[in-house]
Amino acid sequence: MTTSIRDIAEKVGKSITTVSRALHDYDDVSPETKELVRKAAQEMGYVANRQAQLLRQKSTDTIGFILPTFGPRFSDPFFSEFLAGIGNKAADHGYDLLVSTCPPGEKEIRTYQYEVQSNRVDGFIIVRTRVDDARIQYLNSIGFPFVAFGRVPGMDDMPYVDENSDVGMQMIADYLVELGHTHIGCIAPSMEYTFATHRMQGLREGLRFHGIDLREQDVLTGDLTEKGGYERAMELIQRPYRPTAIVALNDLMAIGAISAAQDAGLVVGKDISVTGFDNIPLSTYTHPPLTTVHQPIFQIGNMVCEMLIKIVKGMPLEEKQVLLKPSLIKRQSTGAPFLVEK
Amino acid sequence: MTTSIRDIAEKVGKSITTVSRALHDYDDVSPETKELVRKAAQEMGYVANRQAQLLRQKSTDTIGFILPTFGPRFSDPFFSEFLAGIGNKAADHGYDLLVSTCPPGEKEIRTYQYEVQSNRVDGFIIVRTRVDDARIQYLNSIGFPFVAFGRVPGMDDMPYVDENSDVGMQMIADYLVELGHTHIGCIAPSMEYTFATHRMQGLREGLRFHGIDLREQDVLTGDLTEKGGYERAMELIQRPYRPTAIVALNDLMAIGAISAAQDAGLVVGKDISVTGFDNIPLSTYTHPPLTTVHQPIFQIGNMVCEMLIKIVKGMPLEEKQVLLKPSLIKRQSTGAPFLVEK
DNA sequence: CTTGTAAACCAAAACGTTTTGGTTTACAAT
DNA sequence: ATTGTAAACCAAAACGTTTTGGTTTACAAG
Repeated sequence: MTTSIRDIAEKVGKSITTVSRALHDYDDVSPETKELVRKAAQEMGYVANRQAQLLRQKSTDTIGFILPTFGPRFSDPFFSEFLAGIGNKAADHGYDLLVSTCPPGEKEIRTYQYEVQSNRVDGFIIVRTRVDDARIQYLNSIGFPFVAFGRVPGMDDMPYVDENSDVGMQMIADYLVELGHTHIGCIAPSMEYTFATHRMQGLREGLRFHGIDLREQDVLTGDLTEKGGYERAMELIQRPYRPTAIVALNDLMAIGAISAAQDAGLVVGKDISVTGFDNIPLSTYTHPPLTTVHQPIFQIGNMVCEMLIKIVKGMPLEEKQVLLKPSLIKRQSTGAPFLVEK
Repeated sequence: MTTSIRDIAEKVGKSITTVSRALHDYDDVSPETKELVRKAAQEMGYVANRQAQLLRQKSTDTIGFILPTFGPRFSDPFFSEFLAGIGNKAADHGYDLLVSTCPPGEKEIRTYQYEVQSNRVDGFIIVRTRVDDARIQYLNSIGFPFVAFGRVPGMDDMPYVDENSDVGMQMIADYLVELGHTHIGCIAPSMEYTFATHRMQGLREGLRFHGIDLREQDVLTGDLTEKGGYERAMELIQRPYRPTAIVALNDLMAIGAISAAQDAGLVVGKDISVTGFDNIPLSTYTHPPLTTVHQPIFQIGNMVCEMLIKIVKGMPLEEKQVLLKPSLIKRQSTGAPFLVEK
């Protein structure tokens, strides 16, 4: 049996109230009693029963994170790194992290509702925001605390952290144009993800600034995995006039694209350039190493979690919206185009 | 305000007891009343308060998973895929998943103790078991439910799922010898991990069967990351008599090794062979694709979680120990050794 | 000797459930 | 008219805390 506050009370010969107040360092308990209670608690290995505590004071000291993931085989380093970022910070503040998985779609809102109504969490962390994001609309409508990784158009005063990926993609565009590329193919995820719209817009504007128009037919839709990147890249490569550079909107798809190019007998960084986005640890170890835009996912997890905890504690937030500056990481997957196409 | 069981009771004009029993489908409530209560609950958006429920019935319907991870930048796909495996299965059974992070070492046991004593979880999932695993010793000593991914020497009747990686590595050994390799370098993690001991033993025995002894100096210790793999591989490669094959004990290190070999100007799969272990999704998309041993991490997550839930529910377990058969995945990172060394 | 005040303590209520150990009602069997 | 039985219901206790609204004691001030 675990020891309860009542056991301590009995042992030290004080009331339950006094023990509780002693443990919480109230000042209507004498220093001697406090000491006595603390020692007894220590000795008896007392740890407060979480359920009872939480039932009484209406908070849960738990933050919720619902992974928007489908099916098995999700191994996007994006998620694990972000999760570690949240988890560490939560632990620092004595908060628990309740993780569920639920694919985007119908059931999603019900999952959120359920966790809210059964009083399981104090707030949510939302990731991979979408245009018209039902999760955010729901949480907003009931006034439930949350912080998002990613912006949402039209929801400009919700709390979020995001990287200014518009600018990030402009840097990619600048760099590719500087290298001499004019015919660029692009592999993007579904445009329902807001990060995709920003990155595409950045790319488009960046290219247009140099007088280059990205044609619709040169933009293909992938599913953010290596597999998706491979398949779409292969399509681009096998066209009669293939692009000299492939811009993937995340690193995983870029890795697939590199693989596709190599299977097609091309030398990446010479015959064709490939860029990614995220700068996952792996991107240093691809062959050739990947040119990409850095995004500090772990730290973003930290920040998002920290903000959420402040919100649920009712503490003031210095900045409700944070937009990080991206930086371009130039590696060897990009080079001047090989202008042998007739 | 959220609606409580009391609100329903008032509305339908029955007692709290009856409402509770109606919702739980007890048979001392008339069908009409049940229907009435259910409809009212539905209408009023009633969801049971978890804390109250759990305080009363002593279980938590939550399983604990403490990621044994150090520092930031952990993005081992191993963890995210395993986590997804656990998470999905837990959700299927209406269980929550409580995730924490804590680096291996001193503090670890305290983290477990804390979660146990504060009544936060019904059982734990343990991953990356170690020789003399303090976590397992602790949980065993207090009789707290857990299931491990990985065996522990001397704890033969604890519940676990593992892949028979001894055999997996023998297959690697067989294959490399068959290709003609005799001088093999190896990058292994610390031998405190039980999976490392099994894999090494498998490799050693596999080679010895063919009359080849793995020399101590050819076994280097890496930290399971791409970086570790890169550095150790570089060491092996720069030796006067470099091995013709590098056996890494996981895919991530193998990817680092491939990168190192390429930076040293070698053609992987020709000048040098590299093998991994795990068959992470990425291993298809390395260049060249990686020869490795398949390990169904997602499914193992599923199984481990299912077993744990059965245990905490007191249901019988068909198999308390599960040892999966590995399978060798031959890809292009391995080939016959280039016998130009004088 | 009263009154006031501060220090130390505590009984009981409250949180929202589930469960225990009943009671009430209706009706059939004796 | 009593007894038995089954169906439907429910009051109160219990889970382990925190908090409310006190009380008791000691001692100083008037």
